[in-house]
Amino acid sequence: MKHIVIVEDETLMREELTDILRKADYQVDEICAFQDVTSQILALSPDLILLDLNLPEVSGFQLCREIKQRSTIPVLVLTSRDGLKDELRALGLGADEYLTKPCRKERLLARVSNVLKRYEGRSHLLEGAGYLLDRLTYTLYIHNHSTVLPKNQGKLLEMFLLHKNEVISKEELCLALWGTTEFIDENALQVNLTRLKKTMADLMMPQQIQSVRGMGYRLTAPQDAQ
Amino acid sequence: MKHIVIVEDETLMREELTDILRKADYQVDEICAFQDVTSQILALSPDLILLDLNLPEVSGFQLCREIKQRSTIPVLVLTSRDGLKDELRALGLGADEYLTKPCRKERLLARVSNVLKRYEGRSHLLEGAGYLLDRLTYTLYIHNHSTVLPKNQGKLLEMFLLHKNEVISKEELCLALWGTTEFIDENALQVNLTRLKKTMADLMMPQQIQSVRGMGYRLTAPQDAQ
DNA sequence: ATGTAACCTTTCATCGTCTGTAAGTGTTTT
DNA sequence: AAAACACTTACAGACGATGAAAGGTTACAT
Repeated sequence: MKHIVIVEDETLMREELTDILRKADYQVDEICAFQDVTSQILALSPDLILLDLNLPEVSGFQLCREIKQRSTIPVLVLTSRDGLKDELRALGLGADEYLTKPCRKERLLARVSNVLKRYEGRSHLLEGAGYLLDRLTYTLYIHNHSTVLPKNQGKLLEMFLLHKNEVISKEELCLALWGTTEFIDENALQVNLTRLKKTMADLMMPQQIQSVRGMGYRLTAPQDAQ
Repeated sequence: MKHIVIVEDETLMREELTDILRKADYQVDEICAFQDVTSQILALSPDLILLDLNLPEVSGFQLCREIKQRSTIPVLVLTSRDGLKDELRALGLGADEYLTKPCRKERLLARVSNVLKRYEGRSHLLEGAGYLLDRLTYTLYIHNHSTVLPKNQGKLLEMFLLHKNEVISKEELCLALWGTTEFIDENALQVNLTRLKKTMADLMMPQQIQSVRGMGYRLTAPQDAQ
């Protein structure tokens, strides 16, 4: 059963949407507190987000951008603003669909299921700066190309993408690679890191893995334009 | 430069669309003869298809279904029919986007680039019955899972997907596997076919590879519902 | 400047997976 | 029943990924 989160401040509208979607057999959660919405959403990790643009406290556009930067969850923007400018802006920020209220039930459901179908099978994809990583096979998609990373390099990159901008200790990385904290082989880790860096350089990916002396390693995400 | 094919019978409208898209730096081709449109399109293998629903001789819906069955090229339906029913039907048939005429230039361009972005990096994907195959890495996507096929099994499945429902001779398969017609090793081919079948069975893919005695092999595509 | 600890790189042997060979078993057709 | 074709399984060689080892480089304190 697919899981949808609704971000909408008008209670009436929100309840109607929830009702429609529940009847269509979706699991629905509502966001009612509008601080730190993105974190709330990520914690729920739904299959789709229904986003209103007119929110108190936060800009819907800003929210859309944040969500897209921190996840690959599809966003369907549903708003009463029917200006072309808003539509273009939302799409430019990475929104997957733009519908104007009022909106027929059938159209909404069709678009929702359309967006969900698009993302089918992409749930194992992690997003990096201009590339995607399949967590199951460690297939890396970049530009118009794809390669399969060796298991260890894949696991390392996976760890980095799951903790963008955080420092990850060697212990954690070893745990991810070999499933144990005992007998940690710092050298083997080092070799695998070197290999990952070389692979990324060969693929012309922006070199982003930094060592933080005495602490561990960090993947720094460059702010993308747009 | 992205390549777009326009399927539209009204000359004036067609030329206007072509003009808009060319100015936006797309390579554009027009379909003017409405027999065997799908084959014409496949021969051009564009990055996107702009499809009008009101065509002489052929039903736009039928066309949309055909294209989607025989390729993974995205389809943007652009039509003067503004009924909800048509929209739902088109989306149900796999259309990626539905816009009604008249349509502002900016909206059209935004949606076109939106659809193209969605498909970015998917150009190497071949579609099978309920699964996708990445031609570069031989990563197989099925249900909510993915695996990397060994090279030979990947090449074989690739050949079958490129020639659905056709009988492929052993010579052709050997050529695809080893790049030569000399010293054809029918046994090695046989072993690799067995392995592919076993892999597909393990993944619960519908078993579809049939041998045609004395001729070769064939992948039979089951008609999907919908 | 110098020493030390932390970090990085390269080379090489080992291991596991993919592959073709070979031998043997089924199945269809005449 | 025999021949031709199709399929399966076991095994050994080849190849790529991995970790051990040794040596080089960088950062920091004194």
